[in-house]
Amino acid sequence: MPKHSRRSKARKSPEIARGYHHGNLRAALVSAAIKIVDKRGPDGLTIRRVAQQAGVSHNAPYHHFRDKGAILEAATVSCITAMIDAMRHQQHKTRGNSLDKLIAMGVEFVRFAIEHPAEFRLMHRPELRKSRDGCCGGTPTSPVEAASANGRMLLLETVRQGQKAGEIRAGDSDMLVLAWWCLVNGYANKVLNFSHGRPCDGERDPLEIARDIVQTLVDGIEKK
Amino acid sequence: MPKHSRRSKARKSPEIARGYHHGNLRAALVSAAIKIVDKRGPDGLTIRRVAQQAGVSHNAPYHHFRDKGAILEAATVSCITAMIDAMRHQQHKTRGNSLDKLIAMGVEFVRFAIEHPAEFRLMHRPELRKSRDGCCGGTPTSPVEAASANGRMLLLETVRQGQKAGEIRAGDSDMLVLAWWCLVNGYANKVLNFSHGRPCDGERDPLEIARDIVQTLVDGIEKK
DNA sequence: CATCCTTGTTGACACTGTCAAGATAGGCTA
DNA sequence: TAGCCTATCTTGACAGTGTCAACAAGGATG
Repeated sequence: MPKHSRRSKARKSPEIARGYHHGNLRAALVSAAIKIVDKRGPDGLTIRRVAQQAGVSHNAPYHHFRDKGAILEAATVSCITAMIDAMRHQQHKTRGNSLDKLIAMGVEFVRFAIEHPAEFRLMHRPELRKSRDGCCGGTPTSPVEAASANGRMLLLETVRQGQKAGEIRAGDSDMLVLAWWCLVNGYANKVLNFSHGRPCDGERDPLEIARDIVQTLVDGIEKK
Repeated sequence: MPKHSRRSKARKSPEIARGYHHGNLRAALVSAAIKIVDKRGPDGLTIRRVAQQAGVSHNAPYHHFRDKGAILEAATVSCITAMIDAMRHQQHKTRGNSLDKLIAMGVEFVRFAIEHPAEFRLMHRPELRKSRDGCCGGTPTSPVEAASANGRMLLLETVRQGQKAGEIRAGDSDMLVLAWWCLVNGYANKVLNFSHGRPCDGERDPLEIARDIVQTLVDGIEKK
């Protein structure tokens, strides 16, 4: 019995749409995974649910991903990339000097975390970064680290432009990027994990607080 | 058949050692949980393993904890308390002004995270903070939040002392504590999750980097 | 003593990740 | 065209999981 008479969309279209039975399952699985993570949290994601959401049997994913971790990894890379794109957009959009850009990017970081909490938490699953060798400085080996490195580059570029323009104090730009990242990421974590979405400070807008916090750092790195 | 002829240690000793069959299982389960988390990570913790490690049947824990999350919660509270104690010790030990104390406490925070990575990660499981109402400012409702609040108080106290002594710029002390926490916690996360225990910056000691990063913040809050 | 309630046990259930083996179908050589 | 190959997907099975229900043990209390 031909149980799976999948909709025959774009069967022989000249478009990329290759793939055998499904169209391309791999992408469908990744987006299903993100959808599930958004709705039920990272722990609510099961291979079987992903498969069901994509309309395939519970074992189909194993032909595209080594194991559950590999699905999570692919979903994470997708989320990180989306976040970096959003920050890059802010970087371009913001008028003003490099310090203004750093603040805007920090706010965007926090906004993304608040709007996509489950996806943001996905980025912090340490089990996704198992690659044996290679550190931040070296060549990243896991896809997740590779994606993260893009974000770091974006920031580094901004800081160095600021240093060249005399807006940011000279010195170790890596350190400044690290401090920015720690602060912003730390705040996003705080908002998400410790306050049920509300900031510590009563009724103030978390994004406003994020701006103030980054400003505090900027006060420390600004060239006087 | 009396299968469980537990060692009869302190059966009728006048010490606290109350409890019915086991001695006191609750504490044994918590410490077993921490041991397992340390060895196999948070995801390696299963109720059945905890029970086995404590030498009881797979369902015994349910008489002390509502569900798996409750065990994790208790273990987390224990870890948070230990970390705060370590920071408090640094606060007292450090000679120098409040800025020095803040730096020392930040380094201690990172040291704890590096030395107890699994326990540290435990503190960031959002599913442990389910309490319905109550924010940082209000009365914390979950045990984990209550424990965290102690750490916040410790920092707040340090910052306010510094402000009173004219070492730290006046203003919103809550905000400064928040910035400190975000930065330090963000860095600890970075070291643990993104670099396999090694800092971004080549071969430098993570604790040294932690010191520099907090110093960057301190530069921003110091009263000039 | 008998009784109760806390603590612990065994047994069962649905659900999980993953392995193994079979089915399907497009692309290949002949 | 026929027939095989291989990637893809399915069904079936297994051990391990969290949790519920029912039962047993044994201090506490009368």
